[in-house]
Parts: sequence; C-alpha cells; structure tokens
Amino acid sequence: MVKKTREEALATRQSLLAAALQVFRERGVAHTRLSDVAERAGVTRGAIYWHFKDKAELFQAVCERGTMPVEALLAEASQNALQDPLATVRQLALMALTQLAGHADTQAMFDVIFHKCEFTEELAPVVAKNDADRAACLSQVQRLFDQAVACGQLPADTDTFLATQGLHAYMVGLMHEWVLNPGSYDLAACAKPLLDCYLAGLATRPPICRPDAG
Amino acid sequence: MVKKTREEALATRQSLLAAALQVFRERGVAHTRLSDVAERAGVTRGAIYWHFKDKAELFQAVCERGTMPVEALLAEASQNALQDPLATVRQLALMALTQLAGHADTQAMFDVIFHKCEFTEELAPVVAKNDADRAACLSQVQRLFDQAVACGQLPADTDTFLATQGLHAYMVGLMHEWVLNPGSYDLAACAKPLLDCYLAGLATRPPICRPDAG
DNA sequence: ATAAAAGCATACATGCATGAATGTAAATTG
DNA sequence: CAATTTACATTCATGCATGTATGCTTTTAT
Repeated sequence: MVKKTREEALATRQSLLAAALQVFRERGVAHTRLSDVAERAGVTRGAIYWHFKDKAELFQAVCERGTMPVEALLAEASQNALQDPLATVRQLALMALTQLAGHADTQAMFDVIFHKCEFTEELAPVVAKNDADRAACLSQVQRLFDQAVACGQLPADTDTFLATQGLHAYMVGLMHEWVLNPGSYDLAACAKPLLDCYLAGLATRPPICRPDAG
Repeated sequence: MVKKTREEALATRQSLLAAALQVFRERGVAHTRLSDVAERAGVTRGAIYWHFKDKAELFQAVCERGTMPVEALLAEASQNALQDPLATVRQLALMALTQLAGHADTQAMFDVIFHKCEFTEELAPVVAKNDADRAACLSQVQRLFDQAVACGQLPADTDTFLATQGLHAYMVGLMHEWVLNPGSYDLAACAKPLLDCYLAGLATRPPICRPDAG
C-alpha cells in the first residue's frame, strides 16, 4: 500500500503544503524540521523529498500558492482603471485587507512571512520573487496615482512616487501588525475607514518631496 | 595573555554585540552560529558563553541596546505634551524616522527584526518585551490623540484607537519597507511630508468604525 | 604576597537534522 | 500481461552546532 494514484499524489502534495504552512507558523521556517512537516501531513520525509528538492523549495511553493490570488487581483485591476483610478486603488487595497481578514490561510501565510521567516541567501528565489511582485505592484499603483493626478482627483503637485510608497507602507504595516493580534480589532469592518483616512490625506495634503539642496 | 581588565571585558562585550548585529543581519538569527559571531568579534565561543547564556540572550541584549533610545524618547515626550498633543505625536514619529535614516546601527537592527528573525518560543522574552513596548507606545499615542480631540485639533467623532493603529501601522510599514531599500528614497527628507500626509487624513477624514450590526 | 575569582581559550561529548541511497509495491504504459 | 515508472518508506552516514567541562593566565581583593 505504498504507491498512490496521480490525484492521490496531488492530494499528498497539497496536504504537505498545508502542513508546512502550519508548522512554519508554529516553529518558524528555519527551526522547522522536515520530519515535523511530514508527520503533520501523515507521511514520512521521503514524501517531501519526492515532491520538493529541499525546505527552500517547499517554502517557495507555500508562498506561491498564497500569492496567486493577489496577483490575479492586480492583473484584473489593470482592466477597469480608466475612468476612476482612485477608486481602483481603493478597491485593490480593500480587497487585499478583506482577503486577509477572511481567509485563515492568508493570515497564516502573512504571519509566517512577516514574523516567522528569515529572508537570507538560501531563500533567494523567494526574495527575488517578492521583490519583483512588489516592484510590479508599486509601479502599477503609481501609474494609477498619475492618472488620478491627470483626472484632477489628486493635486497637481502630488509626488506620486512618495504617495505610492506611503500607501504601500500603510498596507504592509496594517497587515504586519494585525496578524500579530487578529482579535485587537475587526479588520474587515475597519478596512474602509482606515483606507479612506489615508486617501483623504493624499487628497488634502499630498506628500511633496522637494529635492533638498545640501 | 588571557584575562582582561574589567573595562576590557566590557569592550569585549560591546564588540560581541556589534558583531552579533552584523552576523545576524547577514545570515539571519536562526542560521547564525555563535562561532561566526565570536570570529567576527575576534574571540572564541568561550567569550560568548561567558557573557551570555546562549544565542537567545545574546539576541535579547542586541535588541535592548537598540530600543533604549526609543524608550528614552517616549518617556521624554510624555512631559511636554499638554499644549499641542498633535505636534507631540508628530515630533515623536519624526524622530523615530530620523533616527532610522541617520543611524546605521538602527537600520541594521530593524533589518534584523523585520526581515532576519523568526519570533518563536525560544525568543519569548524578546517577544514579550516587544509586545509590552508596543502596548505602552500605542496607549500613550492614543492618549495624545484623545487630548487632540479634546483640544479640537481632531474631529470629535474620531476613533482614536483606530487612528493610533493606523499611525503605528504606517510607521511600521515605512520602516519595514525602507530598510529593504535605503537607497530608494531619502527617508530623512521625506519623513515630514509622508507623516503630514497621514496626519492631514486624520484631521479631514478620521477613521470612524461604527460597531457594525450583523 | 597570597588567595580567590574574573575572563577568556581549548577540548570534548552529544544530539540531531539533513540528504542520499536503497527498498518496494502499486500504477501506469504499451 | 510484462516492463517501467511513480510515489513514497526506510535506512544509513555524515556533518555540524551546541553546551559543558576544564585549563590557563591575569586581575583584584585582603
């Protein structure tokens, strides 16, 4: 009773990913031994080494499964951005927070990424992908802000680069801190007011960074 | 030529802390071997085990050395908060960002804490101290926001709890992301406009979280 | 000056996680 | 229905980081 059918093998792979996410969250990625992941998934280390090369590749697979919906969101948002760019940004950010508030797996993933993981050389591919994703997201949001300036939704002298950095930092910080204490406040309910507060700041007093002389 | 005088021993301890900060940043805390730290400091592991119980205690010492100035700032700020609470909050946040932008050691520390460390059980004392510090900081800022509402600096219906969470998230996010790419923009120059943007949002459209029915 | 303790260096024993090697039985393929 | 591959389980050898124990030399206290 060793060999499984193809779909059973896929199920094994999925349960390995789920188990890894859990154990990563409990023990931290670096301190996690693959035997723990295997035990949690109800298999042995042999199964892990069959499906993945090593722990880094397993972690990479866990991350990619988690960031897939976000990327789909970004791609989808590039469509209907023409008429109301600010609303598009707002929707984008809102859906990210809503996804975090609602999905337990998403919470686990960000908990791992933010607090239970060391981004060192051995996870270089994950870091590289993170960097690429962030860069793509940032440039897309900045383009939306540029459009918002062109539409008159934002002041003409808005530094859209800084505005983008600020919004991204806001989002990262909200997720980073909220996953530490999901019970501290109702993120799903508070996401809108929190976002609108920052967007209002952008509209009334946008960041303007004069290229300082000296 | 083994035994050192007392101040030489203190110097050894300091160089151990500095070396640990560097190696932690390069290799990550979990992957750092104490022999690396010792070698970087020009001693052997014996010196580490003399000054510290284990890696966790070493990391704790590194963290405490880094958070000391921040705590001093907070204590100092509780003094002159009466007449202009909003300006006090602004000053507080500004000094934190300025400190980060200017001090290389502070950058290293936050890089380690944000990206090169797993907060698991073995670092429980550090986590506990972090939690306590954050709670103290948040409650103090919220008190300032409450005063700001009383002064009329912020709208009467402002949810000061959410406003505090938002500002804290903003700060965390700014630091979290900026240490990843200190060259991406001039934090020292942009700290003011970035902060004022969020504070303007607080003044014009403060977060108000209605206790949602259903 | 002598005893005691400080401040490390060195040597040793231990466990433990890894990765590779091998075994194996069922499931495909032709 | 044979041959081959899949999908793991099991075993093994290895290295490596840790913690402890011990040794050694110089301060420091008295």
